[in-house]
Amino acid sequence: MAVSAKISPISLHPDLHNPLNPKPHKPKSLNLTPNPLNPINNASLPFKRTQEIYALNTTTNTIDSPNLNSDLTQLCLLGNLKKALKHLDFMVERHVAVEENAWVSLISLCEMKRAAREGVIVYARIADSMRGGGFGVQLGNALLSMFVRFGELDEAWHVFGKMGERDVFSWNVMIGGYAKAGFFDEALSLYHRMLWVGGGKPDIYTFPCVLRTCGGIPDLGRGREVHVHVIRFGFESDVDVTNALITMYVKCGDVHSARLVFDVMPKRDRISWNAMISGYIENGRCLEGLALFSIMQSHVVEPDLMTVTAVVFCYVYDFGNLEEAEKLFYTMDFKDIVSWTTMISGYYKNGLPRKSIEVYEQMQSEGLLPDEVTIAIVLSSCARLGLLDTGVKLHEFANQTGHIAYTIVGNNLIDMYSKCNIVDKALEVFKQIPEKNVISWTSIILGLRINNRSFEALNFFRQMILQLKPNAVTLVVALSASARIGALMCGKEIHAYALRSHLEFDGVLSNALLDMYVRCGRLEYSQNQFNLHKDKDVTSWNIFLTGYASQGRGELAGNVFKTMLNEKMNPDEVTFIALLCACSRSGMVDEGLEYFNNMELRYSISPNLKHYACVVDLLGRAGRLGEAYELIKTMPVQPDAAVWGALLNSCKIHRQVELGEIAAKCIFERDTKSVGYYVLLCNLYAESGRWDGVARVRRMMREKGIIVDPGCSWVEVKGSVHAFLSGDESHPQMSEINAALDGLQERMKTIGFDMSKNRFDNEIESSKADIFCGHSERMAVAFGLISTVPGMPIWVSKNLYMCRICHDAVKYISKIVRREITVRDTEQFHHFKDGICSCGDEGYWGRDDK
DNA sequence: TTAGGGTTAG
Repeated sequence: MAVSAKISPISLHPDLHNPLNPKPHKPKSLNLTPNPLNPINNASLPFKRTQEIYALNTTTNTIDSPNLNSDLTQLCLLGNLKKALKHLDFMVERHVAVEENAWVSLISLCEMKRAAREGVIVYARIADSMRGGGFGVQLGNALLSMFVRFGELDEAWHVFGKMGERDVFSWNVMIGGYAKAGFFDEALSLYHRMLWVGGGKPDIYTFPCVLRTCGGIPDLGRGREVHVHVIRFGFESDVDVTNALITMYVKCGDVHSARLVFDVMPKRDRISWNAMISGYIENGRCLEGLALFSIMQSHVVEPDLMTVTAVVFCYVYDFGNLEEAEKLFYTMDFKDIVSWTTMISGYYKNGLPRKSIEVYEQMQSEGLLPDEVTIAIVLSSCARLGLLDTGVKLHEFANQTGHIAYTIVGNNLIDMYSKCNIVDKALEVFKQIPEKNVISWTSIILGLRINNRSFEALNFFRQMILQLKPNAVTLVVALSASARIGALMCGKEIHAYALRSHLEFDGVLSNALLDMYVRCGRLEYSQNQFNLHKDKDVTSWNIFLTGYASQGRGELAGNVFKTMLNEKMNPDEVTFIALLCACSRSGMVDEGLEYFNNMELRYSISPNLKHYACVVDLLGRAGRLGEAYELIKTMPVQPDAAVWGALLNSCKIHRQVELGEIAAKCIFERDTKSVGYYVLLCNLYAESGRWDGVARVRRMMREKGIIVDPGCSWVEVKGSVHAFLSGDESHPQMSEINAALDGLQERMKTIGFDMSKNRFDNEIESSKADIFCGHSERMAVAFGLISTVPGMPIWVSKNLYMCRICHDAVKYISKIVRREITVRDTEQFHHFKDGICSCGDEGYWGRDDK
């Protein structure tokens, strides 16, 4: 038979939707309805029979089975669940058999009152009384309907399996239940089973349920098949069925077919218009949606909330026309939570988070409470603005109302706390999310990463992949954490993972990979990734250029820039920052100035503060401090702290205390919070032997509560990252590390270098000078040396600037152990080989004329 | 029992 070929074997297995089966497309919604069991006042009951029932049964103990059953039904009809349950207890205690129709009334009442707990209790009673027998159609259907409404698909499935007989209602409820919970494939299987095995004939209620599954997957092919069924069973003129058909086509992206159905409908209701209009809008065909909207109005069909919300959405998202959206929004007489949220989210998405918070406050002042979606979006606005107060208030509200249980709320709390730099609070929220999804994990990994806790971020990433599949966004975030601490092996593993799992490589992921290789200092890998990068954008070129800049390879950067122009890629502001930076690190002053002068002339990019800071750096490093200072004084925009900071750094290199003090004064007029400038000034004084100055800056920092992060270095050995925090000796191999350092120190002394005292007359002074270094890289280098075979290069990253003593020490170590050692500090890469560093010492440290 | 809007991370 032709049809039999189409039937796939479907077993009615109770684990139809267990976790081994495909995940639901949509999470079960939480039942946040308050306990509906409010005691109903007796006085409000329309007749006295209730009291009589109790009077009769409790005092006389008469067993009157038919009457007791009809009393139970009566109580249910009255809607008095509490009394009905009490009455049920009474019957059960006396072993009075409860009739099926009484059970049906009781179950229907539980469903109506949304009394899930009570429903389960009654079901247990029913199961007891059935003693393993099957349910009749009436009772079975009532149970199915109740369990489906409460989202208890397991229980519904169990009941469905125990029904001796089923009618079309039973099938409809099950199909609808699975579809609503997002188990689309299961719902479709049930529909087919109903047709071919269950012998059921679909009715007008069946098709909306089934079509919802095709739209939900979405699966246009199967949707079309169901359309054929609609015609074959003769329901093509039913307005509800046809509306469902329109929705199905719209969700499957086939707006054309939706319109064909819409056009031939014999009768249209408001839902038909809404489905079609929002169908256009959902599919990005806003003009057609708006056109139909005006036709709708000419047909004297009053648009309702749904229509207007869709049109507002269209203005906000597709045209970015917030004014028009606003106009329409404020003409709505009645606004519900969804329409408010559309507007709030519209402002957020269009880069106006402050406005979105204002609208949210307006909504509150009109007495509406936010739901989980509103909370989530307002939290995103708080995150973007760093509005901790509002965020915390929302957190408290979510705790009180139970909305905290929604994953989306937890996820946005993580993001909000992270972006307000309270990452410990974010961790707390993360732990409490009952169902963590990819976004929960990605958000916490990102939170740790942006709060300089990349090492922990990577640990979270490792934990995550044991239980959940990361997506491209997760990988981008994890790669950025790897890049941050120079964890090349880890980054490569992520790269391999991305290839293995056939993840879609978008431009952002490819750029993140490139950035990781660049920041890990491996130019050969970077080059390779750059060549393989399919859709390079200006960011890709900029990352690549920055790589050469951080390696002090100005000429190579210049070549890349030429290639970029040859390939018709337009440079942007960042391109010139990278170029200027590369020139200044390589002492290419003239080339740098030429780029700077040509920026506006040839590429119509006007220099911003960052470009000026680069040029000050370019001149200053080269010792042309006077010119640098002159440029600051004559530049057309007001210099900011970073521009003066570049001058201060140059003053430190060339030990120009006076000019440095001028720069510092200007910096602290503009920025008193950034740690870096204090460190620079302190180092300037220390390098110049001005210990009074060092003490003064230290005092300033103490008074302002400025704390320098403890020094931390990372080294990767056999694929694992080891972190060394300065002053922390908790590493399990610490004694071996110290022994190695002692050994090296001895050998260095024989060639005239003392790691602890170099350059300074006494130890106290030397410790003042390098107080902001932490020397953590020494531990990391020593650990690298003892954990790898001789000859292997060592790669270390650190979070602070390397001090001169460490720099000298590593130079000597590279000579003694004959290894290439690379240290990446906050500024650049230092490749040490045979006692020489690639940074050329002078540009970085100034001449050692002491 | 049936349709329908707003959803977070790079």
